[in-house]
Amino acid sequence: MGIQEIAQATGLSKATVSRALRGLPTVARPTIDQVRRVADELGYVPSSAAAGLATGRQRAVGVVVPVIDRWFTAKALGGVDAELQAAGHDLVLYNLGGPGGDRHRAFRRTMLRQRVDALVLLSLVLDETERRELQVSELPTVVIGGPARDLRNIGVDDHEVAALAVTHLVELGHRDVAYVGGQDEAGFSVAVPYRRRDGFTEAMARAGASVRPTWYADGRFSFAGGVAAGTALLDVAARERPTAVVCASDEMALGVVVAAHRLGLDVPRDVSVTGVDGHEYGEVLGLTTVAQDPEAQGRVAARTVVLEAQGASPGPLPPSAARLVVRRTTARPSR
Amino acid sequence: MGIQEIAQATGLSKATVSRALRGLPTVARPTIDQVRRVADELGYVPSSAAAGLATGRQRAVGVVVPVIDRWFTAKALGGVDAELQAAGHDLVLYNLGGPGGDRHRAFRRTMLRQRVDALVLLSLVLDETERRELQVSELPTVVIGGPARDLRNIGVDDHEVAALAVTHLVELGHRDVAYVGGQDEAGFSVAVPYRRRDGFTEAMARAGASVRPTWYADGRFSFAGGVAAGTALLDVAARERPTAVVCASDEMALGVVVAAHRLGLDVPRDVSVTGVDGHEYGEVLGLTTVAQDPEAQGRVAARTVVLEAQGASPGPLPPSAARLVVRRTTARPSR
DNA sequence: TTGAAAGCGCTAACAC
DNA sequence: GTGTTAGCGCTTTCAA
Repeated sequence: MGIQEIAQATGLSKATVSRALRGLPTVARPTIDQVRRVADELGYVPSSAAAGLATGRQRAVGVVVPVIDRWFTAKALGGVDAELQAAGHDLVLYNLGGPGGDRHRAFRRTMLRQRVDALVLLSLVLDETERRELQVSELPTVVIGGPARDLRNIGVDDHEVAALAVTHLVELGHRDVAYVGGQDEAGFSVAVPYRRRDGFTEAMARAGASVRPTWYADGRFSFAGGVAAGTALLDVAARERPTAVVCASDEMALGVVVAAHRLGLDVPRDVSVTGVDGHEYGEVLGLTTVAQDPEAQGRVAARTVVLEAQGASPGPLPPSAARLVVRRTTARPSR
Repeated sequence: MGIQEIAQATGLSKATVSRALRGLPTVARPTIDQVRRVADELGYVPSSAAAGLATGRQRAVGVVVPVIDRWFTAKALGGVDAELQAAGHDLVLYNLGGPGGDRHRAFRRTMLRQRVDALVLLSLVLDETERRELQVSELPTVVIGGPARDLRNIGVDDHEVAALAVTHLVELGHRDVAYVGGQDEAGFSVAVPYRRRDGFTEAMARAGASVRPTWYADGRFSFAGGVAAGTALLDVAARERPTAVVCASDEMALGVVVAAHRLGLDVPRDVSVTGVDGHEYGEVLGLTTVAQDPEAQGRVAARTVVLEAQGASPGPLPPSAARLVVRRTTARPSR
């Protein structure tokens, strides 16, 4: 059952068994082999609780997500998981969304119960209380996607992301460009949408093109929201219609494309559409987008916090790349 | 720092503090309040490792998923999480997919390290080794989606799911119906696709309609796969073309719809399409589908294993409902 | 290279 | 209602 039984079976001491199981170099090779064999025969299962109690390290990291069923969340989670697996750590998932959605609960220090050695936060916006709890916990923390004051952050440059799309469209000759962004209904960082919108506005200004106030639409970062926003933007007289729509996510962009089709408009002839992310659906449907790699971001975040939890102090995080992927939803404007 | 400090600060014993913190009824009300207040002031954080060691229960359940970025996975995970939150348990995520994807690793008893009190398995097919490890671990286990021998299972009746779609189409007058199913590339249960396909075949037979062997296509349970399968099925002379396509998932069905459009076919005039799931995209796009509720399945699974871990023996699991949702991708055949 | 012994922070009898 | 006393199963000095 425990290390004790193995000690008895082998005639060794608990201490040596413990060392052998962990493969410490101070143990004779044959001893290690013997211990491991016996452990296997006995069906030994180490107790993470006991090890955790003794060492103070749980070999687990917590991942806090605002919602679970979003493309970005799932991809980033995959990256974090891959890295944690490699490091031999477990992943404890804290989902703030969901019914009841008691956000604060997740951050109360009693909730963490010292179950994890570090934290990865997914594109969350933290309030004062949450920030304080994190501070107190003293857990190594990295935020993915969306800058958070006082916390290490990894993600694409959201200003640049929007600017890349605008530059592409302007080069094609577009001047009348609309924007679909908006707040995610469920707790995504406020920062991301705002920064992308600002990046859009500034890039447009740089190009000497003005944006009508009515050409900023709210797509709620969802497909359905994109359809609604697209319809609002495009269901107007041709001369009132933008020739291109920049969307802050692929899902919204796909919604805008659908809206265009429903209105009998051709994409990209009547209207160009761009997204952000690199969603698989967009690839199949030929959506021009500014692609990012949330999985890579997740991996970097996980690696960083694990190292930190082990006492290392990893240097500054590398910026995440975003690159324009031109496909079939953008073209020169027809007027 | 620990319970000890609180004991000192209050002049109580460790035992009483422990009881007060847990709100046991044997403690005087004022004592409870005092202890909690002091704990708060001291910034006390309970140690799950210590509690786990002492009680043998970790207040955590493991969720094993084959892949993380699938609609079903994310939804079910959300349901499991909601229930675990309510029960005050943590969720430890084990992802079998991902790079390296060392499936076995996840099941080796050493991996579980006694970190969880129970397991929820998401639509996995287990091999002999894995099954044995589970048996040995003696952890309460429930499998969601896809029957697994010797394990409690929750999910829709996959036979019925396909039959519902067929019945609907046959009632509309369809006789020439194709099927898009296939294996998920990444470890989904083999059982689900097979059972749905069999349900389809049997329902067709019951209706007195035969299915051409070439009308079974592999959509790999993905959107891109659906496009490919749809193209293969529909890019033929009109008389060789099925008048309807039953798909084993909404994502594949959406792919088939896209394929049809690309071939200049109108849905549902030229071809009817049905899916399975209840994906949000399908709702927006008017996809007729057999909807299921993975979130509810997740909740039931979580509740069941938690109860079992607490010593209760919950009765048999209620079957999960699947219901036909008729929208705009199905109609009478035009020939 | 191995052993003995002292905890890690909490819970659970068992007394009082 | 509260206190005392053993552990839970491991790791880690310190010796040998």
